[in-house]
Amino acid sequence: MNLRKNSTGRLTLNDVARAAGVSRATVSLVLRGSPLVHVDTRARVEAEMARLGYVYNRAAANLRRRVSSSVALVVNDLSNPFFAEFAAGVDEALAAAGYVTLLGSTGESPERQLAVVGSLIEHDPAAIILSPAEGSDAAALARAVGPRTPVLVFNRELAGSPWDFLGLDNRRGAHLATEHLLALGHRRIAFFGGHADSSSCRERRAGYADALRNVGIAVDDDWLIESAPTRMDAAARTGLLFAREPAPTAAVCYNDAVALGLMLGLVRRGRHPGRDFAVTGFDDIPEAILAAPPLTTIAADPRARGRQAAQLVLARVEGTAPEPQRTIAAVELVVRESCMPV
Amino acid sequence: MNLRKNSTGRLTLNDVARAAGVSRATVSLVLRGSPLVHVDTRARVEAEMARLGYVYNRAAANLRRRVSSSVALVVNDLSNPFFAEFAAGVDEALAAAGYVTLLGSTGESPERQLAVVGSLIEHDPAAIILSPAEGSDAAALARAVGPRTPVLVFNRELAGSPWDFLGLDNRRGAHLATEHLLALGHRRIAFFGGHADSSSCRERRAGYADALRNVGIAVDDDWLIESAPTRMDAAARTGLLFAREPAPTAAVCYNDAVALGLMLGLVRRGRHPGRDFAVTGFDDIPEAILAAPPLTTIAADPRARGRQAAQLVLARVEGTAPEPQRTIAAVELVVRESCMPV
DNA sequence: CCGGCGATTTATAACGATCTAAATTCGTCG
DNA sequence: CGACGAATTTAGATCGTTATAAATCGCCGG
Repeated sequence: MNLRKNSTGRLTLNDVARAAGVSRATVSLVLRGSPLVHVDTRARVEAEMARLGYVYNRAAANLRRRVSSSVALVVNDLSNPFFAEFAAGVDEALAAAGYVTLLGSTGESPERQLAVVGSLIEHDPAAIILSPAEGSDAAALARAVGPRTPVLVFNRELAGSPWDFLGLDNRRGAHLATEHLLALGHRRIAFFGGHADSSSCRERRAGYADALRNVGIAVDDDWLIESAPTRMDAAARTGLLFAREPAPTAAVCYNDAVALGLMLGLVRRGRHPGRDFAVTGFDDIPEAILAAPPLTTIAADPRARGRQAAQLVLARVEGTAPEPQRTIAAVELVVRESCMPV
Repeated sequence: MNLRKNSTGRLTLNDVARAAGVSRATVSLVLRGSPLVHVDTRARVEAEMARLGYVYNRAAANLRRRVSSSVALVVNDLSNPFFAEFAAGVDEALAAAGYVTLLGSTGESPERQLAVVGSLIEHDPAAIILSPAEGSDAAALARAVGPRTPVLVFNRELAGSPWDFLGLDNRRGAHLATEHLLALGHRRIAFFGGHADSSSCRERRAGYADALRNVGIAVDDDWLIESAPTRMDAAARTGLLFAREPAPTAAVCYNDAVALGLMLGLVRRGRHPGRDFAVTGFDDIPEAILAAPPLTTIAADPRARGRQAAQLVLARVEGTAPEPQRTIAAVELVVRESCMPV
């Protein structure tokens, strides 16, 4: 047995073994609660660990056992409360399952995203939960990830990726919002915000169009207005809604950020959201309830989505489902005060 | 040389070495860009790596080199935008320095916090950035962390801990807010919200008291009102401000969440924040600008604080400053529309 | 043609854990 | 009292990488 004193101060199995007068192997068995070790030995070893303040080195153990106890979470923007909540949910569920979360944020930059994934993958996560940046290159990502690490894509479809997907029922959500406005008597309803080339925007627009078609209203292309999915840009583009007479009386917004921006833009133009123009959002971020007036929106419960993502990815890690899975989470309409009847 | 085929599919240095017809050691040198290897050899090895899709196993390397390339971030509540921004800043700076972020969230529970720290520490982070849960037990934490991992405590003082600290200038912030109200002519000013036993609340109250004392106003204990630092609880306690005549005309709030809750509570009582009652916040969360009216508050720039925390902790990891450092970040008043003159 | 000296390359022992197979120890029974 | 099977313990190889020290190569001068 090698008894060389560990040169740095780091305590290892060896140190505990020596202190307790047993072999490394025995200490290892104690650590993992094996029934093989004699109860007295166990007690002695455990006492020694406590006395010395030993801490387990999971990296070394994982290396030997060829397993991983971490999952990487790559998120585009933590300062968006929707994703912050999602991240909290992911971490909560991973921690409960004994995994640790490796965090990476990309700031919506596909290049940074590639770098982040490349760095995280070197830490050998059991899986990756990826909420892709806009304009991600699926092939480049697949190359960076390699074939051995399962990935769950969240929220934005990644065209042509071989991975599991968890998304919201965007189509149905927008459908619900549009129906709500129709039921209030609105007939001139715009779809406001988002980038038309993102999958979630396309799906939401489709739900909106469905609902209109169901009641025999044609979609007016002038009322399909794009914007960056941010408050600022949405506020700036408010004017586009009123470029032509007759203007719409309501807008289904791409998401809450856009809706709040639109409300700001309306106020600046002297209009009163919820009184002379109806607005709906999507996501139900915490600000939605605080807005003036409180925003009617589509709730997606991002924290629950986070837990769900963690569960899906762990199922994939442990079991071996053969096919990539698509999971679509239900959403619901929460009515507040931003839509008046017409 | 051991040529046993790797049983799992995982590619290792060995596989690359074999494919390129060189030794493991050479491949390792190539990986680290050593000038020792011949340029032709390097090219051949690199080609082989690309062809096979080799990915570096940093855990194994770290084990051998006895270094760590991760930093743990333990945060009480990611769904609080202040901490979400902070986390984003931490991750941004750590990533730039080549470290990966291990995330742990505690949901404000000291027990979960202990468990989370215990789990993270097993992954051998180079350091821990800890935003402690309320009611943390410093001694228990110190035991869980052990003596070898540097810790930076953020935001809440941890009594009797031997660790570095990064905090906001709470005292000065509250002082600024109070002075602002005084300058607007207010004389009956309350301090609203927060738990009096938290260090940040005590400091903010002290700044508030200083400012009042400076103009010869005594602090009225009836106007020191506690609440949980949440919107809900703040809204519920609004009535306490008006228990006695004459009531205050303004309140310095513990933080933005409390201020927003208070504004909600005021509206419910038929008052108009910013018109017949002045309110200030603390933190400048994104909602602050959206509130009705937009909230005058103290900006702490949490993302910059996150970057700063990362930098401090890395400095500690790399250099060896002997003394624990206390760093207090400046804050500034941002005036919006929630305070009318009296 | 040998010795020597850079320039390259490599064998081998670590890092801190686990696993396998083999070696001990122990109680009991013939 | 020695044998035998069960209960415990352990030596040694191994995970994928790095560090050290030694080996090899090519080329030059003598």
